[in-house]
Amino acid sequence: MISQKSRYALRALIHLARHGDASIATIAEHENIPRKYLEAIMAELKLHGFVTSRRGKSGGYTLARPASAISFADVLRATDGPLALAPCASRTAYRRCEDCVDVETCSIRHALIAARDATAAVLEATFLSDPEADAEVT
Amino acid sequence: MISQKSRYALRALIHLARHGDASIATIAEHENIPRKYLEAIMAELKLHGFVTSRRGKSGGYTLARPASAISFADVLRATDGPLALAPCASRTAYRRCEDCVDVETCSIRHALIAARDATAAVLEATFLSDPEADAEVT
DNA sequence: GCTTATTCCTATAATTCCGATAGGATTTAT
DNA sequence: ATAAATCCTATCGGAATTATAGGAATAAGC
Repeated sequence: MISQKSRYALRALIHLARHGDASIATIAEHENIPRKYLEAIMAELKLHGFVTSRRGKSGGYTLARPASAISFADVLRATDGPLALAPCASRTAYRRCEDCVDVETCSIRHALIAARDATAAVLEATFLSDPEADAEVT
Repeated sequence: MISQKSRYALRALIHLARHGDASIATIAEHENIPRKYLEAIMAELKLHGFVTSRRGKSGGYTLARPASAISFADVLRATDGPLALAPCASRTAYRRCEDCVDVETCSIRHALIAARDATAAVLEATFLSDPEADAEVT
């Protein structure tokens, strides 16, 4: 499962993709996200370079890149960490599992890597611009 | 990410698949799993019908079904819940997301379902008997 | 300039989950 | 009897998750 935060983040970004610039208050209301929590999430998304902001009256948030250039995988990695089911199955952020005796002979890693590749193929091919499209998995 | 518990569970079950009956102490030692924690995990696996146990001296655990009939998906669902990335993307345990306005028009559900199907295809085709094999995804 | 609407910053809090440990009761083979 | 194992109940620290509170800083419009 991804976190509530990740679901909020995706929905907020898609809102921006569909409606253009918007304030936190607007997004929070339309997407049914707690306003104060959304503030924290948008700050994080800004740090990761997904959005830019303008302060003051009539300020708000804007996508920093075209919606067609931001994938679900990008967002989920930023908000929830690796897509993989175990640290040792991540290709973008490999880490040894704490208790692992020997990575090479680990009995479960192979399958977890296959699962991560399958998920990544879908999520890397799904973009904010058209999240309902069937991902073209190649 | 799956939980530590799930990784322990998979490794413990694969140990049984490979070496036949074994006690908690034996599995814990060979698989580098905390003994007391493994006790709790095996109890849970028994409740779910993956293993049977014998008490007393020379007791221990046995797979309740052939290793080739227990998939990674079976085990992970028992120890970690649905494979899906969101409650509303699960096919085996669908739940509405708490904050969801309308399931039908949810902007992220489509992709999450596609991701869940991709993962499930792999994990349902990977078995304790041969976890290193490439899953035959059909 | 004042007001208002906004982002930004820091701090805190409640709850839950995770990973584990402790101690002993019960069962069974030898 | 003894030893080796599962079973049972209880507890626990720490981390993560999901927020909320309160106000400072900024900018637009009148």
